[in-house]
Amino acid sequence: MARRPATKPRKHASQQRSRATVDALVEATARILVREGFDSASTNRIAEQAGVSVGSLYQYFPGKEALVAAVIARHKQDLMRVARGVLAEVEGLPLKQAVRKMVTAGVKAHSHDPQLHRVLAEQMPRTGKLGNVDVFDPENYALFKRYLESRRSEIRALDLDLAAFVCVTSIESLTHTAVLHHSATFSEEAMQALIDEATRLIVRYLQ
Amino acid sequence: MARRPATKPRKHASQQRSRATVDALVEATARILVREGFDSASTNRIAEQAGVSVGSLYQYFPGKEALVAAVIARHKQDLMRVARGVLAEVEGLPLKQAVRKMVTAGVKAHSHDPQLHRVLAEQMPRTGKLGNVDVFDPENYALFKRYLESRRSEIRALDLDLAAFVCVTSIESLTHTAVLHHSATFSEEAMQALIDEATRLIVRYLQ
DNA sequence: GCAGAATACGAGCGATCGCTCGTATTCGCT
DNA sequence: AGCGAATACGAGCGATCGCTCGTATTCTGC
Repeated sequence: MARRPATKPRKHASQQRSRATVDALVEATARILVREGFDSASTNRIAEQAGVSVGSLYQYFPGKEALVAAVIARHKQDLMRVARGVLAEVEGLPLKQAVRKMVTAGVKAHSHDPQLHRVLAEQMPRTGKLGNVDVFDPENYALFKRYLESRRSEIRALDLDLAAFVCVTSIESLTHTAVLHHSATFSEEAMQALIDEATRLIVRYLQ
Repeated sequence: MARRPATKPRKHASQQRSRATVDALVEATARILVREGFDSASTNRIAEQAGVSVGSLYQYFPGKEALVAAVIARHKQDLMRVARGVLAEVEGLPLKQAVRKMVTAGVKAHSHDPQLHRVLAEQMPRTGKLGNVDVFDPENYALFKRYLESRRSEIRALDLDLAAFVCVTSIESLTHTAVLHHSATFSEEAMQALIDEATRLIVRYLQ
């Protein structure tokens, strides 16, 4: 069990040059996932695309999984920023307006880098414990539940955890499916119609 | 462009012995997908598990993709059988009872071989044109739309295509997520509560 | 019973993958 | 300017993968 002398710095980067390397690697991974698919995303290919050597890649990432995990984390942060934003913006608003804004935000979130979103949602082998991508972040349920609590007077009596699950899952799947699987079938106005319907779905359910 | 003499029988099996081989291969693929994950499903591994040689495998399947596609097709047929069954059973029933049966069927469908369903839904790289698994079969929309048409007097005036999309997508995602991601959190009675909520969601939306 | 077609076999090929490690370069610091 | 640490490099190892092909076995029809 001899300590490694000075080896295995394989984690944090101190100089700014290495920060750039790390960023380039994550960005390259995302680009390749989008443009060439998961199967083509080999470590050699990623390093090449990033303009970096494989060796450098392995100085900062223990393996391919870690690269992909970094991309996922970055994308997830983007989505959660949107979610937190709309929930804050909606605070104090009556049910109908609030739900409409949330649904619209759902569409917007899925329209932001939809290609990457699609790859992450559809092509990711969730193998090896680390990979539970779930766009359904628990935080989403919590945020929505908090809003429901603040509007208890407007909704019928029900289990808020269950209600949050039903609403968040429905909104997410409707917007996800519409944007990613039927973007051809849904024109701009058709998308508005969908937003209307989704809003009605949720509001009438809660009342 | 010389015609192949007698080569490339790589398709149909005539003798019953070869039928057995094909079945064993598909079954083995499903088992390995479930028990060892997509990444471990190599052609050699599949052939071994099926008690068959790789050579035989390639006599009937052009490649790994085809094996997986066969598994998907089989599973899809199972699910569609359930869907057609419940839609027939529900014909003529009033809205509330019908929707409840459909939701219940959704739960049941996802509970049938849930491990395989999970692998197919989550681990499948939808690469190479052939792989669009989509549990959302267009037929599902059509079946549901047909029911709605037969019950037009009970529902408000709306675009039935859009309504079918909203309902089918919601029911599917709710049951899918509940069974596959929260089976721990949803006890038997909690699942009943979920069915109640989902039913209410859809019925109130349509009325 | 036998010929030929159908089926099954499995060693091993070429390609590719994830990853290592010895070496070269650049940075931070005095 | 000069030194050690940090960073970057990339040829290439070992493992594995999908798949082929020459051969062995089994079935079918006469």
